[in-house]
Amino acid sequence: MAEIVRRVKGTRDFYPDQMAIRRWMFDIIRRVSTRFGYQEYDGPCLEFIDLYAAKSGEELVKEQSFVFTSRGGEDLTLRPELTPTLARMVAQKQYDLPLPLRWWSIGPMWRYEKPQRGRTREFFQWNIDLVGAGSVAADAEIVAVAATFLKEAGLSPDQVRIYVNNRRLMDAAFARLEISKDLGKQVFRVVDKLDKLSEPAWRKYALESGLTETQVDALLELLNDNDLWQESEELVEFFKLLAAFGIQDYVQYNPRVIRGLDYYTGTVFEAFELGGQGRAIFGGGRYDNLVADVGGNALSGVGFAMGDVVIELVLTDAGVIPANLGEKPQVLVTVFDEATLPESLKAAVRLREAGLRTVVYPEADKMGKQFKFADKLDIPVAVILGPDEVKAGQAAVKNLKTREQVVAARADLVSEVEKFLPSAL
RNA sequence: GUGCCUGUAGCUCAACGGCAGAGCGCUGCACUGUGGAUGCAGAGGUUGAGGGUUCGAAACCGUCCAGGCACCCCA
Repeated sequence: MAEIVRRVKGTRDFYPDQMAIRRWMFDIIRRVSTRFGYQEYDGPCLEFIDLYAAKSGEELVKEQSFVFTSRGGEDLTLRPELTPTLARMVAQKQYDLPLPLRWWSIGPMWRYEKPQRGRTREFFQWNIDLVGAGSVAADAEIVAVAATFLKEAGLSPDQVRIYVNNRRLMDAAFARLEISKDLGKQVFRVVDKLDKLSEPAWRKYALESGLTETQVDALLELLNDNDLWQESEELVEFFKLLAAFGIQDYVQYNPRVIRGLDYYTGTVFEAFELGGQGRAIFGGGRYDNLVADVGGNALSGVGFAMGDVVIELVLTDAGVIPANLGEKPQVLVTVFDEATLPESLKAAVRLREAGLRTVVYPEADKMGKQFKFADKLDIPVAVILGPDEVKAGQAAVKNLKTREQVVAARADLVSEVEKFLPSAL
């Protein structure tokens, strides 16, 4: 086996079992997105590096992107995120598109990181955005989409929670603590660290970041104030509207959620596992200058992105991924010998015309071997067409789970097979 | 990018510096019109790669590759 060329680091093979899980997750994403009236879009996987230079964090482009020079000498990158592509697509047709836009997408992204559990170099990301609507209702709708996804995937409010905060509220609160504007971004980082460090370590980090002792004390008090949202008209309105969507159990105010990215301007939110690893599942928020950054007019939007890797781990740990996913064959038509092969093929045609997923054993072989094959593929029903059945114009239908077997007239073949099929399939 | 841990059969793992093994899985037979059980037999390895130490290395040492964990950063 040593000579098999290995997989590229950080990429994944999707064998049928894994592919079935991916398909299942993507179907939920599609269902939820389209149910809220969002339309699917996509852009190229290859982009000029310049597209990201405008907006994405320095780190994302310089350290975490797959960059290369094309044969024509162009500096290209495999897209590390979709938002800049979205911004360009909107800017290009800004006056043709009926606002607000409700767009969603799922596709591969690449980041040159060190792979470990929950993090690969090639991953899929669900992006969903409401562009051109600046209202609190728009914020609530996007969060409702996110919560509906969690619900549809089978996760309960006991297992996951979407934490919401507001950048403007926090800016105002920081101003009251007389934290200078220059320190703004750094303070966001300090807040972000709170749950990741021990309190002494966090305090040390906060002081090193330029805060005074009294500011650190006040900040800590602020970040434990779960009623802070009541000072924000926007958040009060937000939670009022959210209740109308009927998913408010999934959503909670949390002053510690702030998001690392610079471009968020209002509502920010992030979903976490409550038990287990406490993993971050997705994050998003409102941005105001998205389209302007790539040369269009200012347009406000709200959206979020979710990677497929972590959510799959969360769903697996929660035990909510159904067994027997995937469209496995339902019927095996056995092949008795060369002479009866055409009859087996004809029977298969009838079964397929009835919409049944039908496999014909590829050659005449011992019945035992053919049943064994069906067993391994978890095919529930076998059809036998030996010389006796062919002569009588019949077919034997065997339930491989119960070993029950009936002889059916050829015209009744499909209905007899369907009787043995589990309704769930 | 940094630190730590781990790489042995398809899978999960054994083997004191001294003959590379087990379970599961796989193939065949018992079983020429009926499977999962059982029994018997068989195939399958350059011990991740290439060096070094040693009479002797899967084991010890350093290098590379790959995976895991923690940082970093984030999805």
